[in-house]
Order: sequence, then C-alpha cells, then structure tokens
Amino acid sequence: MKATIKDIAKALGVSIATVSRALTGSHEVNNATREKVLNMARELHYKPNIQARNLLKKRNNMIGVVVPEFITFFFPEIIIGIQEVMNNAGYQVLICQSNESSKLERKNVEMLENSMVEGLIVSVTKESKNIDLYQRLIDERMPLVFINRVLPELEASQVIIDDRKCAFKAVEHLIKCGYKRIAHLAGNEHLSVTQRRVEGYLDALHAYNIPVYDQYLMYVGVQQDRARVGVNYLLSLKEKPDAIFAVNDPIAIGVMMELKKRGLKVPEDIAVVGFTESPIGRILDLSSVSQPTQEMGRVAAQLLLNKINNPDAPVEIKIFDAPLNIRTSSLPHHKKNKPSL
Amino acid sequence: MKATIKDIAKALGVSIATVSRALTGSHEVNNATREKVLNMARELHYKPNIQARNLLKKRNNMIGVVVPEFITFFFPEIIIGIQEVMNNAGYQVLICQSNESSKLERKNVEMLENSMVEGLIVSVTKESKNIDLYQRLIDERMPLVFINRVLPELEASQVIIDDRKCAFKAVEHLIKCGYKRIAHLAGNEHLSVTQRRVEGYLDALHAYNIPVYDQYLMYVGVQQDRARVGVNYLLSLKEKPDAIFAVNDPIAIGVMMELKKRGLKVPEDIAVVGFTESPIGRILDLSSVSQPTQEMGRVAAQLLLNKINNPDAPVEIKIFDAPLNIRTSSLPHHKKNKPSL
DNA sequence: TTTTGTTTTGTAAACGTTTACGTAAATATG
DNA sequence: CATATTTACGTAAACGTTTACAAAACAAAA
Repeated sequence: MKATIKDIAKALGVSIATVSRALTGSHEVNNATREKVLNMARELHYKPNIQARNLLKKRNNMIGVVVPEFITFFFPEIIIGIQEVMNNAGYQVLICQSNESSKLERKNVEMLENSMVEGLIVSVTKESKNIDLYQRLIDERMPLVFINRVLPELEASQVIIDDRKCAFKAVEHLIKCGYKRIAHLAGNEHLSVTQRRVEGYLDALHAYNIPVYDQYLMYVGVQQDRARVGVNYLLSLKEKPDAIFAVNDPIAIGVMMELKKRGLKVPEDIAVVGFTESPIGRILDLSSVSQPTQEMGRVAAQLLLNKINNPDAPVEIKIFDAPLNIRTSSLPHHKKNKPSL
Repeated sequence: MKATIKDIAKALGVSIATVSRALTGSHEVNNATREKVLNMARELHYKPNIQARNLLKKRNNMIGVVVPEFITFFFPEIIIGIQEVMNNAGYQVLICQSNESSKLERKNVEMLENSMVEGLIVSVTKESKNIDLYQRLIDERMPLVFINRVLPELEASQVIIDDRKCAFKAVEHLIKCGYKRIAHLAGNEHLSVTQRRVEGYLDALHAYNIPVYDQYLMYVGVQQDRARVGVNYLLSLKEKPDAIFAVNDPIAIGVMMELKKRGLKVPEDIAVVGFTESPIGRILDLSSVSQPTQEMGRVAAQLLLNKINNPDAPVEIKIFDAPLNIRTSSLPHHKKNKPSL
C-alpha cells in the first residue's frame, strides 16, 4: 500500500499535523523533526495524494483543451504554446479532439466538466452547433477562451488572427502580380474564419476595382479532400480563374495536386495562395499566411490563467497580425512564359 | 458556491446518504425520493465532485502519455487510438511531449506521477537516457507500456512493429527493382528502432548476396533537417549510391528535397524509400512502410488497461506487421531511361 | 521565583463523497 | 395476530490532506 502522512506520523511517533508541516515546508516546525520526517518520507516512498489536497483546496490544477483535430501541425503547435504556459503555472492540460464533430465536441466538453477542469480553451468544429453549451458554461462562470475558431456571438475571450486583413494581403498580392481572375475557395460557411477571409477577399477586389464574380467564390470546406470539387467547378467555368486563394493550406495543397493531375502548372496556368502556412506547403513552395501559432497558444493560456485567478476579469479579444510568405506558387504574372488558357 | 450533496440533503430534509444513493442509482431508495433528489440536483446545478469520489475509491481515472513530439502526424495518430480506448473505459489522458529531450521527458513523467496517473504509455526520446527512471516506476509497480520507441532492456510491455522485417521488405523491394548500390540513412544509434531497421537492411543485402559497404550506412538521426548531411556525404562518395533507404519519412523527404536542389531526379538518379508512411510522403509519391498507427495506440491502451486492472498481468510484447506501399520514388531500375515525370 | 513570550507540537474539524451498519416502518408469511 | 422479511432511510466512519486553535515546552525577562 502507498504510504500516507499517517504512516510517517506513526513511524516517528509524532502527529500528522507535524508531518504535514514538515513536508509543506512550514516554518513552524523544528529543524530536527523536519529532517526526521523527510528521511522517513523518503524511506517509505511517500508521495503526497494531490486528490486529498485538491479536495481541501477546492482546486485541481487542470484545464481542458478541445480542438477539432490534432493530426495536422496547426493545433499541435497551439497546444504546445498552451502547455508551455500552463505547465509553468502548475497546471495539467487535458487535450481532447472533436474530430470536427459537434456531437463529439459536446461530449468532450462534458467529460472535461466532469473532470472538474478549472477552465477551457476551445477551437470549435466546422459544424459549430454548440452555442447553448458554451452559453451555459459562461453562465456558470467557467473560465473560457476561444482560439482560432471562435463563436463571435458569445461573450467570451478570443485569440484570433486578423483574418480579414491577412486575406486582403494575400489577394492584394495576387492582384499586384497581375492576376485578374482571382477565385476564392472558402471554408465552411458556419466558421467565423471563413466569413472573415471572404470579407478580406472581397475587400481586396473592391480596393483594386476588380469586378466581383459570384462564380469565383465557392464554399468548399477546410479539409484537403474537398479541394477536388472546388477545382472541378472552377475549371468548368467558361472564364477560368488565373489564380486561386484558398481558405487554408490543406485546400491549397489539394488544389495543387488536382491541377497537377490535369497537367496544369502552378503558377504558370493558375497561381495558388494558401493560409496558415504548413510544413507541406513550404515543401511544395506554396505562398501562404504564416500564423504565429505557438504564440497564440501561449496568449490563450495566459488569458485563461487571468480569468481563473480573477473570475471578474473582463472578456479580452486578442487579434494577431500575420505575414504573407511569398513563394513560387504565386509568382508574378509577367513571368508566365506561356499564354494563359 | 457549488452545490454539494449536503445542500441537496438540507433542502429536502433527508440525509446525505439518501441523496448519495439516489444519485448513484442505488436500488435501496424509494422512487419518489429519488425523483425529488434528482429534481433538486438539477435545480441547484449540482455536479458531483470527482476528487472526493476518487479519494475514497483510491483511483483517479487518469493515465499519462509521453511522446517525443506531436507535430508530425505519427504520434497524434497513436494518441487518437489511445484516447479512443481510454475514454471509452472512463479514463482521461494526460498528454505530454518531451520535445526529444530526455530531461524534459523525465520532468514530464514526474509531473504525471505527481498527478497520480494510474498508468503510463511512453515513447522515449531519441536520447533515451532515463532507464533508471523507468526501472524505478516498474519497481514501484506503476503500470507502464512502451510504444514504438521502446527500451528493450526493461521488463515492460511493448507495442512495436516488426522493424527488422519491414526494413527487409523495403530494401528487398529496391533490390528487386534492380538497384545495386543501396545506402541506408539510419536514425539515432540509441534508438531500438534504428538498430532493428539497420538489421533489416543488412539482412536484405545478405539475403541477395549484395556486398555490404560500410560507407553506405550512416546514422543521421530522425529529423528532417538531418537529411542534408546524409545526402552531402553520400554524394561525396566515389561510388555514389543509386538508392537510399531512409529510417523514416521525414529523412526520406529531406533527402528528396536535397536531391531536387542539386538537380537530381528521383528515382531516375537515385531511388528513395521511407518508413512510417506520412501524408507529405504520399503527396510526394514516396514509397514507404505504412504503420497501423491508430491500431497500435489502441492496443497499447488495452495492454495498459489490463495491467491496471490486474497488476500481476505478465509483460506483453505486441509486434505488428506493416505493408510497404510502393510509389514512384522507387520505380524499377529499368524504367530509368524514360523521360522524367 | 513568577511572568511573559516564543517555538514547537498535538487535537480536531474540514473538504465532498461512499458505504457498512443499524433501525424503524411497511409488507409478507404463517 | 404474531413473526419474519423487505424496504427505505439515517448515523457515522473513512479516504489523505491542511490548518485554526489549543496546549505544551522552553527560554528569557522581571
């Protein structure tokens, strides 16, 4: 059986209070007895029972994180940032992935609630249907921070990047490179990032007086295998686009693969720009917006810590800027040696 | 303040025992009172305090997982498998990444111990210097399962693939494709997977009576950026290899990038085969051994559960086989005269 | 010497549960 | 009707800590 404080007390013929004081480093204990206690603790392989301690202190030093997935590098990077801050603050992090299912998301959040986490950091699924759930958590004063994929209708802290501005940058870049017929493969309509990136796309077209064609905007989703329908559609148009701005790197990469399959060259035939730079994208020379992912995780963790330590702290919204990294996938138009389609 | 069982008892004028019984679904409570209790619980937003419950039951339904990293898809996939089984068994999973540092690995394990996890699933760092740590855990009867990167010298359960056999398959494939000068870029020498894959490489050469040249074997490590030194070295040889078997996909991909930089074509100039098939590898048409990653995670979780439920369960070693998926990076030798892709 | 103060220790309550044990009331059995 | 059985509930202990309070031990001051 595991040794407890009682065993140490009995072995030494002192009270458990003394043992507790010796172990917690209280100053109101004689140095000699402290030594004795520490030695005996070592001898008995004593490990404190944090459950008992937590029960008394009414805390448990755990927070929960729910992300849609952690297969691609993006959410893992966020989690690394979160853990860095949280572990330093003495917290353990329970990580769940909802596999893009709002049902599993709900289940995960409820699991975490049952585990009595002191707070939650969440990036919602592409379906995002759990407003009621998060509203309840907020009502019950659960510290809550959304990261990347947020629910703007809720009164909760958020850590996001300036999607609208960054999307603008990306599309502006294509325009300045001489591309005229710029299409946008957008994400799931329910996601706030999707909406903000579409706004940025439209902003840029307006800013440069480029007519907006409805048929150049398609909501395909955020997962790589969805790129195919987008490419099929865009290539079926009478006036095919000469550049594609994708909602994220997976879609952009899917697009590049599809174009390659059809013998089309990037950027000669069609230029491509992604979003949220990924390792694969870098290898494929894909231009993309590079999010400060780990830093966003750290900031989210810090916001959550603030909220835990001061439940009356106001809601905070942190908006990051992010650079556009230009690579060959969006080389300037004038470098095209072949006439376009 | 959070409502407790006592609040419910007081509100209804019954004893806490009755409330507890009603909430835990005991049969020794009247249906009418059960209803009253459940209603009051709902009204007071009662949530059970699992810390108290765990303290009494001497469990905490948590296990720990320590992996070297979770940026690449491999360990995330393992973790998904682990979580699937563990969550179904009512366990929470604490995930730590050691960032390939044996020091951080130790810190993580100790953190998890302090959190009183009931068991551990570990994949050691490439430095793997914590034998004493794990030996102590085993001595203290902590349920422990190693996955993928194991410490063979310890008496602990393991979940691995048959690296030797799979490496053999990969090299045999290259031989059968007509390649004669097959080099191997191996991982860190301390890792058991490295050793087993080297053995498989040598086995295949021997089996086909191909002379073994020491200079064709180099230990470069497991991370992509280490591929450069390997390529530099191999290309500096008088007799350059015509094929490279890499210890894993990241190295193989690094090799492909390096070769591309030098204007060398894969497989025309040098064929490449990887290990532990990755999404990037698939996109780059890299031949590779495809590990049943999630299934390995599930099995590791199951082994751990067995050990938790029956501490006297014997050590088990599960060895998986894995198929070699052949893609263009290792096309047969006789196709080498054809124009590039 | 007594008084006062300081240091060190012990006693017991508390945290929120579950559960063994006991008991009264309700019901069944003869 | 008396007795046995079942049902429903309460009392109290236990899990392993921390800590307020009290008490003892000792030293210093009067």
